[in-house]
Parts: sequence; structure tokens; C-alpha cells
Amino acid sequence: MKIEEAQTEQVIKEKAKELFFKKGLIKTTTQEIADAAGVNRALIHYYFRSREHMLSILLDEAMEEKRARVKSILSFDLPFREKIARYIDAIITYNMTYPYLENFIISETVRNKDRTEAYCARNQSRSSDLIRDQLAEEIQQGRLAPITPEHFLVNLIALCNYPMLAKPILRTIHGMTEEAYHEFLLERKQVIYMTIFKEEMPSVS
Amino acid sequence: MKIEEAQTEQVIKEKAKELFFKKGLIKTTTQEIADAAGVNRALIHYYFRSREHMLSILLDEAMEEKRARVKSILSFDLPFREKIARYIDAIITYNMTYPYLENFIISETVRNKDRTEAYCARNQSRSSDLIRDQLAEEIQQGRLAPITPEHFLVNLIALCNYPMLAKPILRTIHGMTEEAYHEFLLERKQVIYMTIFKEEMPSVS
DNA sequence: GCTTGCGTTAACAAAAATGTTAAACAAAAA
DNA sequence: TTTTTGTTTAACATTTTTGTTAACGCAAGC
Repeated sequence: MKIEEAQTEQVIKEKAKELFFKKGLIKTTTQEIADAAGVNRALIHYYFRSREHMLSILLDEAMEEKRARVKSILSFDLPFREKIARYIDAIITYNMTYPYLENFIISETVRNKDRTEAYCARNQSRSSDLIRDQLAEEIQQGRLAPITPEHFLVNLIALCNYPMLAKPILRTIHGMTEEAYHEFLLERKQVIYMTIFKEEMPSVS
Repeated sequence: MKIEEAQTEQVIKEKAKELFFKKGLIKTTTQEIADAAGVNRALIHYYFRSREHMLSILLDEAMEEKRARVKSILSFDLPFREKIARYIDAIITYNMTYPYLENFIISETVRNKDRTEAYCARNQSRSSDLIRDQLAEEIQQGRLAPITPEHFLVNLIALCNYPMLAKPILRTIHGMTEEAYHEFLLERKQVIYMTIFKEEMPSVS
């Protein structure tokens, strides 16, 4: 049917994202993706040339979307702490929707460092620049211990992402059920804010 | 030569660890491992039955060694903050020696959650128990904002591990050379302590 | 109606990786 | 010396996965 034609490429991508980002099936084969999308495997090659090239596209899009989200939040005209509160909230919520997105990004960037560099070269946008001034002000006013924007951001992103990245092992070590871990992740929004600012997080509107 | 016989199994393991933990070659084939060890590929099956079984052993040993290190540090009879300072120092140093160990552990535990649960069941040792009392005291004395041992430990481990886990992408985003990132990681020892305790880290003896 | 072009499929081809086996070998035991 | 045992190897077999191709179908334009 011609009506669905234009959609096929998207369907394949969607299903692939579902398998990789939501279900965490890193070793997913082209066959499994094709099955999930309900199409013939050859179509994956027709649209994406090779499995490798497809992964490359998925990685690019995933990173690009993340970059855009981060940039949009950190570019908002808001007080520093509110900005960070929103950032924490957004990242954790996002992570819970796509539990394996970070795993995918990390394993792909580890596996292909050249591609990572190429992407970053194409796409210059240091998130550290987006908070540099406000952070400096915060520090100057004595509201925060001195820290570079790079360290501050790495702290923030580490605190947000790691618990999702290492979920299987953290959950098991701490003996939590799926539900308990879910709660734990939600709690972390407060915990992270508190860890960074040593004050209660204001409720996010 | 009989002299080397007993060593073969170890040599294979060593080389495999080198490829997985140090070089981060996650997709390493049995052939590559055999080549690195300078032996026939069939020996890998002779000693480890299958590639999968070998990975299982490597994962077990890696987790076990980590667990032992953590336990040893956190069990020391020392003031809380000094304990944590040592922990940070040890973990970061260890991470820099085996840059891809965490990636390996995480990707394997994601890939095989049953095995992870089995390991943890065999090996009950909640690291949170090792700091529970001292942490509570610290909080009670008003030296630290209230936080559960689980969140405290996840914070700590996230701050220590994430920068190594996500190195390829963080390094590129922040436009650092290998050397600069090395420095950055060393700085983090101070930064992490400061982030958690809001005071300078005492020099570790 | 014919043909042209794109999407689609099944069937085939090739590659890459793992797993198995029988025989060679070398050292220790008999 | 012969036997025995555990180690090692080459060669083979199998499995898994990716990549290619030729043909089919269907809608649009001529």
C-alpha cells in the first residue's frame, strides 16, 4: 500500500529504538528488528544500507535529541537553582521512559570513538557554556563551593544517569523490587538537588 | 612444556581481562583472545567450555574483586570521612587502571540479569550496612544533611564511576585531550569529596 | 493498456563466530 | 619401555548473522 510506504523507514527506526532504548536488547539482530517492525529483513538494508549504518543513525538521533533537551532546559531564562531543578526532573523522567538509552549511547560511543568525535565536531555546543555565568555568580555570592562548570555538570549528569545505567546491579545489591527501585529513582530527584545545593528542592511547577 | 601447563588457563583469563577491562573491546571474539594468549582457540573451550561460560567467570571474578576491595576499605576502623576519602581515592585509581571494567560489568549485568541475581544471592554483603551506623551518627551530629545509606552510596559510586564509564563522550563534549581528561579524573577525587562533605578533602596518607 | 519506478519479498550467498573431534604430543606413572 | 593421562592442535561442522539479488506487485504517469 502506497499510503504506508513513507512510514516504513520510520516504523523500522521506532521498533529498533524500542528494542535498544526501552528493552535494552543490545545484541538485537537485524532479523529481530525486522520482525518487530513486521517487515522483511532486506528492507533494513534497503533503507539503511547496513546494520552498522543504522546504528550510527540511531546514535546520532539519540544524541541529538538529548542535546536539544539539555540545551532547551539550560537556556531557559530562570534562576540557576530552578534551572538545575528542572534539569534533574527532566533527565530522570526521560531516563525512566527510555531505561536503556544511556546504556546504548555509552556502549556505542565506546565502540566507535571516531564517530563520537565526528558528531561532536559537527555539533559544537558545550553545555558547560550554558551555565558558566550563572554558576560563577552563585559561587561568587558564596551560595556554592567553588567548582568548575565541567565538574559541576559531570557531577549532575553522573548523579542522574548512573542509577539507571547500573540499575540491574544496584537493584540487586540493595535488594529492591522493581517497584521499590522505581520509587528510589523518583526520590533521587530530591536527593540529587539536596546533594548539590544542600537545601530542599523547590517543587517543580 | 609441563611447566607452563598450569598457567595456560590463567594466561587466557589474563589476556581476556586485558582485552575487556583495559582495552574495552567488548565484541572481542574467542579467536582474538586465543591469539592474544598465543594459544589455539580450542583451548578456550577446553578450559571454559564456551565463550559465554568464560564471560560468566570473568564477570564473577571482577565483581568479587570489587566487592572485596569495597568491603576492605569500608570495614577499616577509621573516622567516617577518612573512610570515604580512601574509598574515593581507591575507586578512582582502580578505574584508571582498568578503564573499561565498569563498562564490562554493566553491559554484562544488563545482558544477563539472572546471573547478576544469582551472584548477589550467593554473595550477600550490603555495602550500605558497612556505613549505616557511622552515616547515621554523622547526620545526627548535624554534620551531614539527612540521607539514606543507599542514596549516599549510589551518589558516591555514581560520582566516581560515571566519568570513566562515559569517558569517550564526556571527553569529546568538553573538548579535552587524553592527558587533560586524565587530570580531570584526578581532580575529581577532591571534587567528589567536596561535593559530598562541603569541605576540603584531607590528604590521604 | 503499457511502462516505469519504488517498495517489497523470498531465496540465495557469504561471512563471521562458535563449538566439536580425532589425533598428536609430552610428561609422569607403571 | 609401555601405558596412561592431561594438554594442545588442526581440521571439520554448525550456527548465527549479515549482505545481495532477482523477481514480483502495485500505484502513477504516459
